[in-house]
This record gives sequence, C-alpha cells and structure tokens, in this order.
Amino acid sequence: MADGYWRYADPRQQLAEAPTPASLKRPRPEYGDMPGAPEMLGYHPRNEDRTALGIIRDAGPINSSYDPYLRNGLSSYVAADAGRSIGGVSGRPVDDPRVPGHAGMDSRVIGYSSGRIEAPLPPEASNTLFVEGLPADCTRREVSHIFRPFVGFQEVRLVTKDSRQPGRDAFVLCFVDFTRPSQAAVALDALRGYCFDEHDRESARLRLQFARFPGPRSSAGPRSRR
DNA sequence: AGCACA
Repeated sequence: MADGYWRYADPRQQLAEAPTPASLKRPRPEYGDMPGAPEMLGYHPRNEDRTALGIIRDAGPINSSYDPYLRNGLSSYVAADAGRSIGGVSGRPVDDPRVPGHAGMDSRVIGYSSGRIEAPLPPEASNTLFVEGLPADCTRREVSHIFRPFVGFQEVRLVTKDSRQPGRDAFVLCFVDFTRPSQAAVALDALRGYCFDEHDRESARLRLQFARFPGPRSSAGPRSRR
C-alpha cells in the first residue's frame, strides 16, 4: 500500500532545488528563512488554468489562494500498491504518516503496473536508477517532475557527457535515488519506454536500469538523518 | 552504447 505513486517529495528537498516558479514574475528577496513555505513547493497551478475556470479574478497573490489546496490534502494522490510490495498484506509497510490515505479524491486505483502481482526484485536491484535516453537539453527540474510522484523518491542527479560521435548532442543521463529498491523497481516498471517528448516518439524514450553502484544514502544532504 | 555523487 505504501508502494507506488505519490505526490510530491519531501518539502525539504524542494527547498534545495526550488527554482523561482515562472508564475511569479516579480523579483523576490531571499526566502531562506521560510522552510516549507507554500511557494517553495515549486508546484503551482498555472494561472491560465485557473483563469479559465473563472476562479482567479483579482485574487491577489497566488500563494494565498493555493494554500488551501495544500491543507486539504489534495496534494496527495496516492495510487494503490503497484504490485511490488513483496510482504503483501501481512508485512504491510507502515503507512507513511505524511500521506493521508483519505485524499479528497476518487480512491480508485491508478493503474500503474496493476496487473503484476508478484514481480520479484531482480538480484541487481538497487535503490538507485540509472536513466538514459534523456534529451540533451533536459533539466533536472524536468526529470524531477517525472520521478517525484513515486513513493520513495529522494533525488535526481543529472550527468552530462559529451557525445562520442562528433556532431551529436551531448549525452545526458541521470541517477534517481529512492529509499528502497522495491520503490525504484516500481518506478522502473512504470516508466519503461516513457516518452520524454510526446511529439517525437522515437527519439526520446527513457531507458531505465538499476544503477550498478547505488548512490550514497542520499537522505538529502551531507548529514544523514537518523 | 555510455553509470556519478559521497
């Protein structure tokens, strides 16, 4: 139940990378003293959308209007177990306290790999995924958007290498850390063949594997918690 | 094809 697909990462990590959202055009002072402030989540509904719904009319700073969303638990869309949880019902991993199981939305199963019931982890499974097939101009932010919803997501590290063939784009690969190998496996299954660029189906398909050398317990930063 | 960071 804890496995699968979930909303945002821990806000602490958003802090580390939170770029200024494009929706806020006004130059702002540093917000270093405001950990967890809503605007630091880096996840804003787009102005256009809200305008289309007629919600926004002069509603002031978007932050204040978005705040209720956060408190409502709308922020969590949690899929039912995506299948990999090998302990099944008995060894059910304790529900993460940060995940309200009763989000105010349809509790239907979101079908990521819902068909698979028991896919044993391959021996090489690790908690870090090695991802290639990324377009040369992709950003860490983009890649994070893809992986962040998965349970156990920790962080993504982009690496750019020069192409071996002259004239071709730089080769971008990345490493994505999860808390547990089984969680990495869920993401791997779900994103296999993922089309990075929806208009160019052939050229930008993600290829995922378990990393040969799992990253350092990346509990966000130099200090390891616990 | 191609596996970095501590």
